[in-house]
Amino acid sequence: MGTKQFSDSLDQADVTRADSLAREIFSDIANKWALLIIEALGERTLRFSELRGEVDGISHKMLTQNLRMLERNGLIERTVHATVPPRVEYTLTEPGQALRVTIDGMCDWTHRYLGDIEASRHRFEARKP
Amino acid sequence: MGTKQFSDSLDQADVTRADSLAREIFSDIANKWALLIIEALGERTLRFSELRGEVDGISHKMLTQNLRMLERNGLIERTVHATVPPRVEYTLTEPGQALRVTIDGMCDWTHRYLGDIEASRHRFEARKP
DNA sequence: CGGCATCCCTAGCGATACTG
DNA sequence: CAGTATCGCTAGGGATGCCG
Repeated sequence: MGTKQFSDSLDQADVTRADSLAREIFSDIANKWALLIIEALGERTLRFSELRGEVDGISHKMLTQNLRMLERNGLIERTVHATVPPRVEYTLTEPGQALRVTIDGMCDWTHRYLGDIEASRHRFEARKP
Repeated sequence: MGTKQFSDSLDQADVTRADSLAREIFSDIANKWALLIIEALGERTLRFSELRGEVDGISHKMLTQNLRMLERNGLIERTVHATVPPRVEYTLTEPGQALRVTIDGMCDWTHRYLGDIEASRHRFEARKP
């Protein structure tokens, strides 16, 4: 990760530890499903089954797995209502919201450059058949 | 992808086609290696071997694979110097630069919330041993 | 309904080696 | 030096089934 904003007031060991932690977190978060889940949650509170409907293409397993990971990293909050049948709701925490904003940026980017990308792909295929 | 900014002046078929394309692009881009490569490139022009050094942990194969993908989508430009030994340079295009900005956002986010995340992880582990 | 565990299979990835 | 190809292995991820 390029940004070296730690060098002040931290000794070298802490710097490298922080950086490896940063890489680890980045690897956790920077995957398709995690980002789509965060984006799907947005400002809303959704239950497990609703999320499954929103994300589309995600399997039961991948959803739980990523939800656990996001919860562990404190990006989402998980509240269980002890009713029957059980009702589990997920919502973005403040850190989660903050990240969502940047993901929104990625989505906007995708739509903004959709045409250019499609064109580029055609040029690419046409170049070497 | 939540953003529905297409419904005007496009018929339904085009809308769904655009959306599936958007999802496809998103799935291409939203992976660890691609994002790290873009971030590593930044404003600079780097050659293959330099990139390998910058990204850290990436294998020869993954690097080429992702570079091809990014080139195909028009995020990077690849220029071959016909010297011996060959020299291949990669640089971000304008779309690539635009995406990089949002990725910078993700990196900043990671550093910004590093402490909170670490704390959250400890709480998480402590909760159910 | 939501979560965990199990089985199973594919594709992602690393390692190695060969060409221009 | 950069890229392609081949070979293995492991881990990702789907499907199913059983509990709270």
